Amino acid sequence: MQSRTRAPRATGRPRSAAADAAILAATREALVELGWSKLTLGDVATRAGVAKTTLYRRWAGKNELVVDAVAELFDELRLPDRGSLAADIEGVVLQFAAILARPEAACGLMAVVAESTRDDALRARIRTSVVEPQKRLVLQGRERAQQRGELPPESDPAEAARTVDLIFDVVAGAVVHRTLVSAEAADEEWVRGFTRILLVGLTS
Amino acid sequence: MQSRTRAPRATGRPRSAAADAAILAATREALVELGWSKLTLGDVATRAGVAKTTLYRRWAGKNELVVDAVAELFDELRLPDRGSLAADIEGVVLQFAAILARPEAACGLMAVVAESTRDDALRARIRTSVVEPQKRLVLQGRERAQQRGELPPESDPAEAARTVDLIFDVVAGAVVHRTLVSAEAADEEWVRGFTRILLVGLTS
Amino acid sequence: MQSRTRAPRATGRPRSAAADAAILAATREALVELGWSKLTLGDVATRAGVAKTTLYRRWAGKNELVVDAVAELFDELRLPDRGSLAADIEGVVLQFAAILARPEAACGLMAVVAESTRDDALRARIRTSVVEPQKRLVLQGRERAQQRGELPPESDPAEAARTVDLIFDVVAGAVVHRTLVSAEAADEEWVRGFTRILLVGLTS
Amino acid sequence: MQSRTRAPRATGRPRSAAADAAILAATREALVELGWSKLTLGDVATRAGVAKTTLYRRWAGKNELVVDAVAELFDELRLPDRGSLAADIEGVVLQFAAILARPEAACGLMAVVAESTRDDALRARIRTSVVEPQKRLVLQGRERAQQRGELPPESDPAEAARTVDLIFDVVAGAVVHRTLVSAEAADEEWVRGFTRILLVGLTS
DNA sequence: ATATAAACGAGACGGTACGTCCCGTCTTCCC
DNA sequence: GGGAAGACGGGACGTACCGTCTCGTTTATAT
Repeated sequence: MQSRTRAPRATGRPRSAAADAAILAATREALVELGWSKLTLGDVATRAGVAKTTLYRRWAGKNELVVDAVAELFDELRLPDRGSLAADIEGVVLQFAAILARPEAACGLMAVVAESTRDDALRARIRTSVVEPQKRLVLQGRERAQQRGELPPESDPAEAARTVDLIFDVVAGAVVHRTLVSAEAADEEWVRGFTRILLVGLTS
Repeated sequence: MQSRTRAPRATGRPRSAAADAAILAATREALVELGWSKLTLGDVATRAGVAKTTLYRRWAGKNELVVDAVAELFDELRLPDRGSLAADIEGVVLQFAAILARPEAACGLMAVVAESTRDDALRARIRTSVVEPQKRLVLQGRERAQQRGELPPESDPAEAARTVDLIFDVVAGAVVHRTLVSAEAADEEWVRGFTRILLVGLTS
Repeated sequence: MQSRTRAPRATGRPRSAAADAAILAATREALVELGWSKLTLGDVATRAGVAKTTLYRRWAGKNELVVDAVAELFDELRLPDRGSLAADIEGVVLQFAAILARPEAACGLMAVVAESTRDDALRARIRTSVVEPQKRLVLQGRERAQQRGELPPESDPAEAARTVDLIFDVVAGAVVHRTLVSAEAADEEWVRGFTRILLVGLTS
Repeated sequence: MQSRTRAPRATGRPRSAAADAAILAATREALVELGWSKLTLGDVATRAGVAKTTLYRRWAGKNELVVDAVAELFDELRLPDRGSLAADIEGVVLQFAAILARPEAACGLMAVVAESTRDDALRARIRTSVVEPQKRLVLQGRERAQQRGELPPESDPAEAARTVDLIFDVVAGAVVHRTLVSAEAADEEWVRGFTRILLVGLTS
């Protein structure tokens, strides 16, 4: 999740592993209490029981830190096996909605996406750390549906990849918009309606 | 678009109408050049040739100012009459994508949405100023499709309203996600694929 | 004493005159309590009941601030009329020693002199604000002694100027060294001995 | 010069003697280039090719380090034998002025003196390491003048000691003030004038 | 020769102050 | 009374060093 790969240095005091975890946890805590714009790195450092310099030694700024803090939240997504493609989709969409209902996820994610409109490196980091890893869910779902015979095996791999991306944009986009812009809960009823449209569109 | 209602005062120098326009234009210009996080109200005031006090007299802060500045961008959306529901949808989605491709729209909109996750008044303002007015497009599209006989007249008004909201979330969400998160253009090909799924799902 | 001359601006809020005085007083207070090296501008600002920015708007840094704060201390030096040149000198030297015995004068003055060894602009500022104004004491003393007939009128003006500088260096240097390096009080006895040597050397 | 006394340990790696010299030399080099206030111990350690911990193991801080670094500079002072007391004094004063003209001596010495106004231990260290050892010059000079018959043998030892201190304060103070405050070279002409006054005062 | 123990380099650590930037408010003068 | 100008109190920024610490490594002596 954390893309900072550092060759383990041969010499000098090694970095505290505990500090990383404490900082990310403190970041999420601060996001909940203060939101993005009132979150300060000094405050995060204090909450984590860490010096500001330690924080800056590991993350370049607020954006990078929050990406990592938020990314961990989405790692808990799992594709449930509920017996049918529709039910599986509903299950994972509900999980996604549940995560987005958490304030640290919502405000952290939207803030870094907003920032990324002017920062290509940040956008790449978001995709690498947050978005791309979750496409596994779409792939798993399709595979399982194919095994069940609900979907035919794909014939054109390129077309299949495009479809994965399309589905992902539609699902993620719709849930985010419903939750954060329309400010209505993506509850079971809504998810059912949404899934029906999506699935009909895909299987016809 | 601007919710600041001020009773026309009987006495004293009236507020310059030109200043409002200059400030909003300067805000969009600054958004393009600097992005949300580096945009400062002092800079906007300078660009607009206006004192900082004048700006604060009219807007409560950065959020409100940017909402107003961005809202104007979406007012130019029009539902084209291209002969079929599918073509109409494609047309308006392409328009929407074109607006979102402008940096001031993308970064301004996402930033205020991000802020609104912690500020209900701001979210309400966004919905009132930016989102709700555009639902007219969905309504117009459905009406026109019904006149053409492409869609049946709705039987249940409540269900119909829910569908409008669902469509809006799916369309707006998918385009935003495609453009800003996946960072790929919502071009004609993509819009065609997206519209097909949406329409099949809706009409089946 | 304060060399910051600023053309009175036609527009905008004028600078607070009270702030200047409060800052200089706070600086002296902090010098007494903390000394030069532990004196921080943030702390001075707090003591003065002033924002750090206000302080930085008026002084470029710690050095300049302390020069101004210390300079005021030496303005209270007066040449007493005690009836003879020797007594006059003793009187003013004792006054000088008394000021140097104050910790804010000693540590502030020495610190800026130390800094000035690497900063010509600062040295010039010290001379203009602190040192040169006090040469008036030597001039007054000589004039008065000439009126009394204790000293002959000077024949060579250039030589006379050189002598003023020499006397100043000897007096100021000796008192400073006695007080701060040897760390012994420049008391009446010491001043008497010192004045005797100086005066014999000058009048012979 | 270095007051750090450490009991010779029976075992373990002994401290590098070369490191001490390298550190003091690096300190003087850094004083020349950066001056006191911008000199950092980390930088000195780097210049000396030594770890910061090694430096801290031997000196308590910047003050102590610079005292030792500067003290070495004044050890090279020698009382020349130029045939007369006046000439001897002129010679040694010129030497002293030459050392003070070196930036590392001037800025290092003044800085620690400034610090010592708030730190009695530091002042004691300065006197022990830098000042007192040089009083030998005054003693030697008097002794030699007495042998030449230029000065009478002292009658009152206490009075004689007081005179040594007075002379030392006057000489050191005047040269320092001339060089660092008045910022004029203590050249041969000035030294001649100064010595004349001093000597007349002393011998009359 | 080998174990012991201190010195060493490297660099991360908690911490403090820096000087800057911007905030949102205020005070002044001008129209 | 509106508006331009700009000073004000305040808060966070990201950086630079501080002096301490924790590593792994090196280097003398004591066994």
